[in-house]
Amino acid sequence: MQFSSRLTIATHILLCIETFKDDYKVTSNFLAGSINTNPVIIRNILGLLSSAGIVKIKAGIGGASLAKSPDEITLLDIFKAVEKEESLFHFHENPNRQCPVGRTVHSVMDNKLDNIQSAMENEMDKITLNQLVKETKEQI
Amino acid sequence: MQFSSRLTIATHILLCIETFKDDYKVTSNFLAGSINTNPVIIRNILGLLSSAGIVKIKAGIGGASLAKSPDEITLLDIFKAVEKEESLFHFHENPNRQCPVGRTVHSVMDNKLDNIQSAMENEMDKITLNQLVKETKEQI
DNA sequence: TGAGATGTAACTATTGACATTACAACAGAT
DNA sequence: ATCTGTTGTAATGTCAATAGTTACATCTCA
Repeated sequence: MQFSSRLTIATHILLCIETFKDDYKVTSNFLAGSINTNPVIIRNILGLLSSAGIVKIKAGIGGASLAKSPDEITLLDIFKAVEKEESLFHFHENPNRQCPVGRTVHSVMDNKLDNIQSAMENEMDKITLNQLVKETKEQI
Repeated sequence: MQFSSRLTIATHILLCIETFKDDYKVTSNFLAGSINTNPVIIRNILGLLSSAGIVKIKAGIGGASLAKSPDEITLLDIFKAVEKEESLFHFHENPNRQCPVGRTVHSVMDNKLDNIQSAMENEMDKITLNQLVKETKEQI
């Protein structure tokens, strides 16, 4: 199992928006060229980022821009915008309640699984778009 | 995106093995009854756990037992046994190297993604089968 | 040798990811 | 007012993974 590439594509999109905002109109076609995929894929992900209040999109004229300051956007924000599953883990549906283990396995495991997911999300929350933009500019 | 239910099924299997080792022969049919799925699913997951050196399976006569002490088995061990993807994140394959962002996005993001995965794995590594067995016995 | 178990192959159904084509709706320029 | 470029979205196709099921060869012990 792997996460979809939506997280890395969305981050790539936001890096492009910040990097090229003064020089180009950042359209889905422009982004598709940098990411090397289909413009419809970009438009769908841009739509998710827009619903999450991360970007603004100009209908008709075209072009995307950030809806917040890049130091207010974390990888966790982006992740939640593009991955809609609330829980990282898929518990098998119907353990047998006649069995002592089947009856208790959920209550024994659930808080552990929550902690694991929280550890991942806390780490994502530490990383801001601002950092990523800064490192990108240093490398260019 | 969610992980498959193999992690929770595998953990359920190990809890059953430890809980019932003195009273029952723990076969794939027995386990399938507690987990409420098909015995072949169980046999496949038991095979993964066996390859990882976590359980021993008696061919012919039947029945599974732990290959290590339950305090030497962590959720991370179980996770790695049943989820074979090395990387949690799927990076979009071919960013455009003509574009400054496309050229740098990998080197900017890769270590962050590694840290996130490590945070998740470290949390998994804290949880031993022993703990889970203990809590299960308390709840029964 | 028979009974019960495991290991696997084969097949199906369902779902999600990703890609692509097509087109209606929109905004600004001429 | 029309044209151009863009967004939003529906429809379709391909591919891979998950989960379930049947079937059967193989193994071990009684």
